[in-house]
Amino acid sequence: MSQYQAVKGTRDIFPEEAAQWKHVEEVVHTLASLYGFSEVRTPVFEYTELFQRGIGATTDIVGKEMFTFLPDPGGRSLTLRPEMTAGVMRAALQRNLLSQAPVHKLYYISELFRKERPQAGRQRQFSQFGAELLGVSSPAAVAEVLTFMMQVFETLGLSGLRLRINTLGDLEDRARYREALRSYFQPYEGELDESSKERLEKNPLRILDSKNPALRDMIAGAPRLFDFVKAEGVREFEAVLRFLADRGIDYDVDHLLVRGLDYYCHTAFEVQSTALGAQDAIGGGGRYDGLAKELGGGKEMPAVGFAVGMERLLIAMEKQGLFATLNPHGPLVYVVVQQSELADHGMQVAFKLRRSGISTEIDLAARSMKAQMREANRIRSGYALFVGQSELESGQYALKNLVTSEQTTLELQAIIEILREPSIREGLKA
RNA sequence: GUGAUUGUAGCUCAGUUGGUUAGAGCGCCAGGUUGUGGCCCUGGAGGUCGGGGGUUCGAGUCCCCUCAUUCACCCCA
Repeated sequence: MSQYQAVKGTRDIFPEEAAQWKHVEEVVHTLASLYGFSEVRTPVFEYTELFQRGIGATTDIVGKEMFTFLPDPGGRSLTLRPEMTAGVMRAALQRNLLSQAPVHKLYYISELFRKERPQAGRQRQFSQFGAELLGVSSPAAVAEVLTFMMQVFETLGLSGLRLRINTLGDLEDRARYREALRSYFQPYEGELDESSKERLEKNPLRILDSKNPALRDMIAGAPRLFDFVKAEGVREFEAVLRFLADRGIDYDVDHLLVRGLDYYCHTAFEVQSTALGAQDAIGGGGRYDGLAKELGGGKEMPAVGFAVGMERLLIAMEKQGLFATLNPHGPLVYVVVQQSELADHGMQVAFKLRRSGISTEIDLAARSMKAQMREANRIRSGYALFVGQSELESGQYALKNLVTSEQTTLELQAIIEILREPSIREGLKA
């Protein structure tokens, strides 16, 4: 084993797996343009304060999971982005996007960093694709974003998904609810577990998230956030649900769903996959109308977004056998050179084929013909083209179909004509 | 951060109560005559048994430390 290994919580992706990533990324790009979302790319690191203000200083992400560093002594603290929304919002505010047009629909596929203990579906460097719709957060906008996300899953063929959705009300609703929750749990304080006790102080809403079965009954009896949401908020939430129903998107309203990031308000949602282990949240999102103001944007900017964990998506797809048909084919032609003196001529032939748009491979290690043929077979080349003394003299090359074993002898130009036929690949499926 | 788990060739794994030059399958490489693969046959390369320390006449096998993996808690995508 080598002296160096990949850093804890990071991993290498080799060609076979890279093909799976590419497949998923292509679907995301295609559907994004179908839905009118444009790609944004923002820097991998930002000033630390951006995340402290945006995500919330008391959240776990900011509190203990960020990779933070000082670029130089006395400089401003920087942090590797642990999520995308804050950075995208910062970019939008900096560019004053909304003065160019009232609505912006952005999407991304990006790497994020969180200093957590690695686990299945949880790494320290991971990727998300997601969308941010800026300028409106109406029920229609929420539905737009959700529909895009769900169609990606559908197009990829993913099953066993559950969409949970809830409304968190506005800041005021939640403030009142927080107090109600506190006074509900206060008498039980002795029965709460350590982390829940801490949450009682900092963020009582998160007690509702607890997986601790001992607390289940206590949580079930707690007041519901939904009952604190003002009539207008309820009406909007119902409108969102109607949009989903109209599109045939199944959902479960879950009044216990609260999200861990401070900026969410009103509609919040999460998608779970039954194909995953403990880390079963494959995507999530919601409205974050207050984020712009929090970041010093002056006024509120209505916004909705979601993020989907790429690694988790890939794991779920793999478990469901959705990559089985993903068979990358080899080159169309493998140029087999008889002897090393002909290597230059072989390269010349390969070059011509490639210039003609024909994917071509050739041995670069001066190996025996047998080895070259094995190689051609191993990488599933469609044809072998022989370059030998007789070819050099006659200008007629032997072309062998490696599937049917048929072999013909033709001039190079004729071979190029044949191989350029788009249907040539189909004939190899035998 | 807490708990448990695993760590032997490129990959998947065997290695009995500690005992001679550490094994298999797959993969890789080379041959099986003279310019041709896939099957088959033969041969070969490749491991300081995660790292460090200790116990012992002797450790891949026991003990300690360390690093990493995996799973769960936690958190989230």
